[in-house]
Amino acid sequence: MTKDSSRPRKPKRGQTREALMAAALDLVVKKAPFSSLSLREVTKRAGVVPTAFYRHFPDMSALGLTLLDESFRTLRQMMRQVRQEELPNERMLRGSIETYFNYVRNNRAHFLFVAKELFGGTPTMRNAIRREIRMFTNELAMDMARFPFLNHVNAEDLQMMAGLVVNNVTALTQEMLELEEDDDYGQQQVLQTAEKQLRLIYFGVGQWKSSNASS
Amino acid sequence: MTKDSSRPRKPKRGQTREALMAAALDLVVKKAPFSSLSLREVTKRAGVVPTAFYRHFPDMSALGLTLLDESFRTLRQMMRQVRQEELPNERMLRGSIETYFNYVRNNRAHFLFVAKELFGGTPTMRNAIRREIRMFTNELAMDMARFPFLNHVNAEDLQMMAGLVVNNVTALTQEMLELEEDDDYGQQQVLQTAEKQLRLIYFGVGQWKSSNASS
DNA sequence: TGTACATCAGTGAACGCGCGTTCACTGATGTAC
DNA sequence: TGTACATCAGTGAACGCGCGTTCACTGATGTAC
Repeated sequence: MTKDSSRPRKPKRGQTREALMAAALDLVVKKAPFSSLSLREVTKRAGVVPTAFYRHFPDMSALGLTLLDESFRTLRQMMRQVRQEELPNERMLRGSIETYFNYVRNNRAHFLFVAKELFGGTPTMRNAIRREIRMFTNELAMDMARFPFLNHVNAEDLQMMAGLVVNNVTALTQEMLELEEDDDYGQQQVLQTAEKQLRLIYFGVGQWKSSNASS
Repeated sequence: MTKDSSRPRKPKRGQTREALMAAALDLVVKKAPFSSLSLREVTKRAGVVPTAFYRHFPDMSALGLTLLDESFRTLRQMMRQVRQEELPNERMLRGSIETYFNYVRNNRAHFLFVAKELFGGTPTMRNAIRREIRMFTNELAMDMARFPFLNHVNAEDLQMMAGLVVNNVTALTQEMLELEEDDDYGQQQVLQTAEKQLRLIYFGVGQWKSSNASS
């Protein structure tokens, strides 16, 4: 008892780093873009003196890049998992969309962080985010190349189609993030719109003829 | 001569207001989102003492809203003009796209300002921007309703289709803004992608069947 | 046209504040014997 | 297991700086007669 009750008193042992990251994310959700947060307000929210910050990060931008990495690491995992399931077809569209938007819901803070930095952040941050998005687009194009009914579409056009999907999903994600967390009706609306828009794209893809087939 | 040469010496006569707006826009292009600019750096760039600012705006957010208004006023004008021309069809797609992206090119600063505030700005700013975008979507949906071949599509689905177009054009605009101003090759690439993506959407629209037609 | 006065736009000093960063410190945790 | 020492994470005072905003000012422009 004596030991057990005295131990958790100051168990900081490396927890401050996580507290700083959580504090920053928290402030991004309820206040402002990461790039406009101050080191002092992050440490204050983390319950630590400003100078303690330097024990964990050289400066705020290092914290930002760490958060970015964290945000995309789990997203990539989810994507990889989804891709390993069966080949998508129109029927499983709804399922994929639901999976994705549920993930957005459950990782709201990270997505808000990324969305706000996509334009407002430092060039380093913006480039890192765009690189990730481009990677998703490439992977989607590669997946599409495996569909028999897209055999006649050349690589450039596959890229274009994947871009269309990613652009639209990105926009819808941002729309989703603008809604209140408990606005279930609004979220359902976005979801239904997403399904219809992707189905429409699917129809368009079916009609597409590349001018110079290369694959 | 004496009069003419002495007059322009200090012709400030209401020009400071414009200088402040230009300075802010300038800083947004080459530095940071508007929301992170300071009053002092804007006045410095405008060549005026910080206190002079208050002769023209109560605070920075008033300047921001004025810039926002200015940005959309001319954009709305252009849109209205484009809409008054003949009914679009697939052939004139390329023309519309070129007109639009030329406009983006010629108003780079305003678009950058808007793009950076779309997520990073204050709630007031964000809502104002989203309202404008929603308005464009509505107008596009109304235009589409006039196409004979879309008679069987209900109002909700027209909205969905217009949303798809606007989402994608928005994303491409942002992509365009990320490019260097003199990167002609990159800009051509975006333009070509845009044309293909919109054509693909056009194909999809042609295939679409609303489940419950209402118009 | 000329003079007297009011209005307006820009000035410059001053304020208190939160900022990032430095430094020497303290006390708790981990390691060697 | 107990003691001595090194390492590490958090502290608190202090710094110089740019910030937004106030105030009384000045001198140029516009207006009335």
